[in-house]
Amino acid sequence: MNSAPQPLYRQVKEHVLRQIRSGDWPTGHRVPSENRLVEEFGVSRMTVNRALRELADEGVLRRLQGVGTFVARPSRQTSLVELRDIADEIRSRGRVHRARMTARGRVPTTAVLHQRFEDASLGHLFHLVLVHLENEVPVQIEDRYVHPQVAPQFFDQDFEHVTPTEYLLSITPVSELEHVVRATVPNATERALLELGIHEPCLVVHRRSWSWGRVATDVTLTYPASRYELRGRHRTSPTGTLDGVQHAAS
Amino acid sequence: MNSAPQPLYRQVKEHVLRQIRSGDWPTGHRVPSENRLVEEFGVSRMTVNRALRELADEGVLRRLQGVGTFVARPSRQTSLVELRDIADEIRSRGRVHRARMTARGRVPTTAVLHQRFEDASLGHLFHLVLVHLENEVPVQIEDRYVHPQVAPQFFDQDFEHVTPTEYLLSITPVSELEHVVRATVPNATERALLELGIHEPCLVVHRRSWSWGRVATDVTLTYPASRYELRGRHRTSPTGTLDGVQHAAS
DNA sequence: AAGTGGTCTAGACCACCAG
DNA sequence: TGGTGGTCTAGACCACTTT
Repeated sequence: MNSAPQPLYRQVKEHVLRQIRSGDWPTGHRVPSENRLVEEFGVSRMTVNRALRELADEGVLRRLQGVGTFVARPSRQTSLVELRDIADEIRSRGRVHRARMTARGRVPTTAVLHQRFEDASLGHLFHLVLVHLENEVPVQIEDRYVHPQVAPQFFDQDFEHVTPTEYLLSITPVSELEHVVRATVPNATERALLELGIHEPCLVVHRRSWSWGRVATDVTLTYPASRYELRGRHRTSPTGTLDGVQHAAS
Repeated sequence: MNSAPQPLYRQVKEHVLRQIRSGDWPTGHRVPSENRLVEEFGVSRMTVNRALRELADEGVLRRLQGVGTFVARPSRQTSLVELRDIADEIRSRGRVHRARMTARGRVPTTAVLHQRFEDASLGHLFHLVLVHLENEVPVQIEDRYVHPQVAPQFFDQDFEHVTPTEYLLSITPVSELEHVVRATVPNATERALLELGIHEPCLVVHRRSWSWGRVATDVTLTYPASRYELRGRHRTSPTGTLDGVQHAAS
């Protein structure tokens, strides 16, 4: 099954992430020096260097020449596109939320999913398709994949009463979010599920959430353009651009 | 001035980006092999490997084991969270940015604009419409209103060379941002400016920026759905705050 | 002076793909 | 079979910070 062994630099990265996940290495904790890790793992310094450099590029670690390597602060900034539960949103507008399940099961992991979950050893994933209705009008298709180790009891839940978002937030913290937003022309299935007119475009949000250093869930949310828009408002720090610039430069 | 010489791997990266920018290496072009670049630059293969690997990680190149390295299709993503200059984005992908101005002038403030600028005493506003092109392909309509007191010399700028975003960021800090994202069917004007096919939807971002406690600028960005998507990625903070190490770091 | 990270070399072995 | 990228080694020199 698990044919390909992880490269050494990945093993070192995983080791560091495990220490951080477990809480043994809190924010600001000093990571062993490269030479120390070379001894521990019996690998060359270039290999350790690549592992630590990539983790620094990803924002997990902070490195200071002549000083050392430290566990980075989990960042400033709150979300623009927040992780809101659609059932909450609908209820807060005084409407009635209902969810209809149209697919549910374990699925084998395809090449694309391996890539999106950044984990080549994943055997299968939980998969789910829900249609969310506001006062019986469909407003969102939720097409979700979930890492089975993050939520082993995922399918014990009743997702017509507790949304996947609500459940997942209750069992695991989200450390990182990625959103990709597109406008699309829906296919026939989507048009039917959302009861759309012809030529009506959709807004598609593709979202990945990280927990404990790995991708926990990957969800595609499809909204009818005529019935939904996305809104975000947040304060910025005037000095906040420096990190990004440095990162972009490298 | 420029005391520190660039590391070799950076020089290799810059060389590749220059070829792409100049158009010598179009999308899909085969990049010389690592061994070939080793000869050209007189550096070790590890150095070339790091350059090409980082460019692949950044989405500029595509690498296939046993086959070769190729110039990737431009992803044309823009940030949801940050306020990035589109010219910067395009250049960082190794493409050529150009802007075409299609409207420019002072306009009287309508009721809607009074509302959006949250200022009933505003007499007039600066208004501007630009089309941004990536390698001569239109990718964004920028329809912008600017508060005259925030940028009195706004129209002294040459906006085909310095983008409004770049200019405004240079003269004033942004303290707050609001984004509204929609999917729309473009009207005839928009379809012409973006050279769109029939029934092709657009992604519309409506953004307001605050400076010095008031709305500084209100801009509507229209993207062809087929050529652009919006991306946002950020960390949330489940764990504690910073400590002495981080302080010493900054 | 000692330790840290940043970079670089000149080899090497491997998996993969094309002819 | 030859070329490609993916990884790894065992050194090395350097800039930098702390002691």
